[in-house]
Amino acid sequence: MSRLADETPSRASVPDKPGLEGLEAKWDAEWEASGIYRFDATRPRPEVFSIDTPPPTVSGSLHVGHVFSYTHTDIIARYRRMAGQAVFYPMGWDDNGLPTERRVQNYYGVRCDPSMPYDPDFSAPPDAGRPSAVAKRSTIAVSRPNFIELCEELTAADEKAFEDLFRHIGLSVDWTRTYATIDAHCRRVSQLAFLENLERDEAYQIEAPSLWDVSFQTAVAQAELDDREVPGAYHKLRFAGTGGDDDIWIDTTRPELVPSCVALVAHPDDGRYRPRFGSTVRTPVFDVEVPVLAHELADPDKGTGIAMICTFGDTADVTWWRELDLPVRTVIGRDGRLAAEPPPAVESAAGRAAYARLAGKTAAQARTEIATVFAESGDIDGEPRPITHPVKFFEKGDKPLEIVSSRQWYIRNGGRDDDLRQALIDRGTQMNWVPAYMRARYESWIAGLNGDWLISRQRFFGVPIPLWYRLDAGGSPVWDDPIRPGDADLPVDPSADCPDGYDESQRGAPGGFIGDPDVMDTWATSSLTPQIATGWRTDESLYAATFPMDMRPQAHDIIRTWLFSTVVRAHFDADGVPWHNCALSGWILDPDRKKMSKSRGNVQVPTALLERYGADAVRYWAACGRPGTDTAFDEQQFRIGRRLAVKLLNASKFVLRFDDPGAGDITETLDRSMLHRLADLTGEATRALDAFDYARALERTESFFWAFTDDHLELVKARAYGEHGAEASASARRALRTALGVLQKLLAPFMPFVAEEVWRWWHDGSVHVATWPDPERLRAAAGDVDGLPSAVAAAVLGEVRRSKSEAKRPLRTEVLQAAVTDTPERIAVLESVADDVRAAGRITELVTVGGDEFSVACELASEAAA
RNA sequence: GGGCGCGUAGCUCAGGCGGUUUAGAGCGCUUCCCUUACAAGGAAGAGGCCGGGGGUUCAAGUCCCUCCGCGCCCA
Repeated sequence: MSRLADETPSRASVPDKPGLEGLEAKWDAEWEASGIYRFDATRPRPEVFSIDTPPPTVSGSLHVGHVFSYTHTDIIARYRRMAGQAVFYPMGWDDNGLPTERRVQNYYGVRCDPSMPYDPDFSAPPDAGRPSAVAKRSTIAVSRPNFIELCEELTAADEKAFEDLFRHIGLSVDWTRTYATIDAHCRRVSQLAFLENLERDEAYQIEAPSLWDVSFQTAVAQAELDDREVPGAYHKLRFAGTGGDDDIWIDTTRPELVPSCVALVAHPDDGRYRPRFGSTVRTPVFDVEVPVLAHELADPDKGTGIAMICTFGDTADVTWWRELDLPVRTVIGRDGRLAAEPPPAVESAAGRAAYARLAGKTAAQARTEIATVFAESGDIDGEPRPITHPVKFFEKGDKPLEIVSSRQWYIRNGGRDDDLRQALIDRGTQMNWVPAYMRARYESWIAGLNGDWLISRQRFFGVPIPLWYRLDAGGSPVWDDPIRPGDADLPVDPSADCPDGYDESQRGAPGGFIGDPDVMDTWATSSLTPQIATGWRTDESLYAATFPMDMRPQAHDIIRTWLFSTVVRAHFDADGVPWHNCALSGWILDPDRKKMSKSRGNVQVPTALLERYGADAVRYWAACGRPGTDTAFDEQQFRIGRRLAVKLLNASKFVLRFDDPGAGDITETLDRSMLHRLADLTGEATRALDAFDYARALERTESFFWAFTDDHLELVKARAYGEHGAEASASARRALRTALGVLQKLLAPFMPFVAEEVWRWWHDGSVHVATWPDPERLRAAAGDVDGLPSAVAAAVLGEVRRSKSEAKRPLRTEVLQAAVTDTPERIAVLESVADDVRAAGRITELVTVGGDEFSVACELASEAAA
């Protein structure tokens, strides 16, 4: 397996009937045994190429989308390895967070009750995994630690399935370096990084309005928002003028929030309302006096041009509330229902009576009820007018988000600090983006941020916030002086572990402590994949050798989440970028150009495709998808890939069946010309791969390879068999072996299994650690011959074939005379390869005519003679 | 509404710093061929006002403007 082994072929043992079947299992086992993909940690930083592999969500199902983007990365990894770098290519599993929680709840029929103590004797229910049985009984409440054990049990099985798939498609991952985002190492890194953010004041806790999903009962971040068009209705409501002023009518889609109204707002330039700024009105029915204010965010074209500000109906309310310094009058609770009591500002008996009709109802129920209330009081003008409008949802949720005030943890991300915002935008310019235009998405996301990154989640299966709070004598938490664990104690679970100096009996007791009940957002851990993978704070030499990482491959839809949040963490921790290159991949679309996803029911399962076409063919299809470009699923491409793999088997068999002529000169013009063109190809493929443009490298290599087999092999076949003497034959065979070796290497990153198979017919070591071909060496072998002779010979041969094809005669038909018309320069070139052209075309007499336009006139032997 | 990307052969896409004559490839289609690597193959052919319009230029698929259509991201 020495790096020079590939230069000295030791044998050529070619099977009679080469095939693709079984290559995946055979070579995967061999690669595993020989360890060729293990990272060599002794190599210095400049010789290392480190990859921040996306940890797939293992609770999702496998589909071809996984094969697609991971293949792109593997092609780059294999190229870099052959180019001499030590490739650091770990794999991670993202098993942390909501998707796993939901899967575990359904699979085992359990629910997490964080107030329960850990039960060391707990074991999984016997009916786990049988949905019909689980559905018949009630769910079993389990403690958070027990729940997490179930999560780990189930994800271990899921991870096995993913590893099997990734091995099957030949990812050259170093499987000894695998992590899972919920494992102890990741929890430790995640908690340590958070504590360091806290020490540097990059993380903070505050009671503030935050986006809240009422189904999942958790806060969510701006990056997890989806706007959806949903039906609603404008209710035109009367706000009574005070001091003799006219009434003001407003349009609102959320009349149930009138009890939480704190002001009306119109655009400062709006002449209709300018005279009213500074005055007050009284809310309908609830009869609370609120000011009329001006703010530029108010849209004069929406409804009546003046809006009510409630605490809180949407994010605009939050902005107005903050910037106009307004009070809070909360009515919607964390369960999405209206609170039992109205806000204190609602004082009148009529107002309180009306509120009682809403208390405890969901927002939607209250909306219907209050329309009745206002109709009875005469404060609504006509019927509600149906509209459709964009409403914010949690991307995984199915009920509109509410905004509730709660105590949450945030990490600064520039959302409220222009210097930090600019610094993070600048980080984007310090990285190479593939394709380049993707950086615009990064920049526009940062530019549009309107708050810091909310990282606390009121969920269970996640990395806990590693803090405790003292309880004062009255049993109230002291929020602003949390107790943090020592670094050596990490990871901790504050719901189960005790802070230093306390014992478990003091949990929840006055003068004692409580653990922070929250976990961190999944992204708060996955934003640290570079640190997790490279040994940050655990293996400083590995960290020095691999960070900043060379490449972050990921899909373009998570630039705002994964990519951005990773930049934020590296900016704070390392004062730099996390990687040098961001390679964005597209999506898989179904044949109707819809995104492939489980919910659409249009996913293609990769196992059947791998079975039918083989891993190399599936990789071929993936490699045809250009960086950043969505690619339609096209089964036809698999067939083409398979055909290419078969062709490589057959061409290799053909070339290697000739005796090895041994070292020596390549003397014939056609051979040298072919090598010159091969040198050009190698240079172009190398440049493309250096620029992460695997698709171009494949396209050019594939195109050359087909021309090589269709034209060059035909042109030199007779000579290689010895029809023109021993020396000419040796030249042909040497050039063929040289070219074959180069082509096998160039195809190896794309089709690792078949390339390895054909390489091993004549080499001891693996093609995947062979030296990437050098264009200059090929050019040197070509000497002073350029690509023209090869091109001219192929062109004449093509014309001869056309003559036979148009005459509907077999290609083996003799050509009595072929008369080639061409420019004198090309005629001279043709003379230098005339023997090969005559042999390949079965031309008895080749005559040449000087002229301007290239043409070939063929006189075929009569049919009787054939 | 703003930003980004994309409209080239029936289909999937190259070409995109202006100048290879007549715009490419693969698939599909048609015709032919079992040729001592390959019939899981090979050879050839037909098929395009390069989304519409305007402009810059000696020259535009390529640059500029505009409109139309599609997709994504963000409001």
